Amino acid sequence: MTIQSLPNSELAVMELLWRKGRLTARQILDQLYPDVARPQHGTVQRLLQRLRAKGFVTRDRDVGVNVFSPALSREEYASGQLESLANRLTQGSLVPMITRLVEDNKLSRAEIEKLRRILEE
Amino acid sequence: MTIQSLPNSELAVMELLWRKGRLTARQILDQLYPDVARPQHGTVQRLLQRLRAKGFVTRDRDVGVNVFSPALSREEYASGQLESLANRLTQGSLVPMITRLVEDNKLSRAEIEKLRRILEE
DNA sequence: TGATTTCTACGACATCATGTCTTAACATTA
DNA sequence: TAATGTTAAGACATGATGTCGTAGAAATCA
Repeated sequence: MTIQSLPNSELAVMELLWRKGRLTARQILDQLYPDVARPQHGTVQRLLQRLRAKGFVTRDRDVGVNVFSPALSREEYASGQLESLANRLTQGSLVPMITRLVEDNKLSRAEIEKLRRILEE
Repeated sequence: MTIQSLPNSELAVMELLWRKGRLTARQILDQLYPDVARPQHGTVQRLLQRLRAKGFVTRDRDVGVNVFSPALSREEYASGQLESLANRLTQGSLVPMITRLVEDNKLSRAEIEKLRRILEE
């Protein structure tokens, strides 16, 4: 059961929720379409509904208004995507991808340092 | 200019090309749909055409028959995907994703060893 | 060389995902 | 209760995906 990949519009909502933690549909609407003439509630509701159906978002009826929260963290999502990438392309291993990035100098010295420290344990 | 993401059917063709190096449309057809009653040349041709349009595949008219080769390696594609993942989700850094994988024990001891060696340089 | 098979290119189309809008039923507030 | 805000769900345009079918060119063979 791999974590499924989200389309851009839904990811944009998750992005907000990850940043703020808990938001109402209205708050999401305001941040997502700040300068749209006639903002469409429907769109945001739909996105939230789809995210809820996919299990990425939970809601509480705190004050009567729904408050939405992410059901998984950015790191969970991101690492899940990385896993699925590795499974699809390199037999589950990160080695070929990271090797390549290092060879191509795509990783900064600082980044390499941090990674090394993580792998020390 | 990030490397774009391929749909499954096209990735299946790349998979074959990565494994074998150079193949004719017929060879791809045979491997991709070995047990289909009426094999559809058209489908494979279409996939190859789309892959060529996207710059993932080149061809030579060696013997008169087209021979197709991957225009980038599996590692190039995979690491490109990893980069774009990091850019979309974690500000271009691998640290959050890898940290998470380590914390969740998703990486084997051997895998960690190899990664560490890569990062030594 | 004419017939037959294979290859190539591309049009067509069904299906599904995505992104958005609309409307209608509810709830809340003034 | 009128007015406003919220929720849910239907609808649909657009584009991506996966597959067929066909027509012409090229190669093979009889």
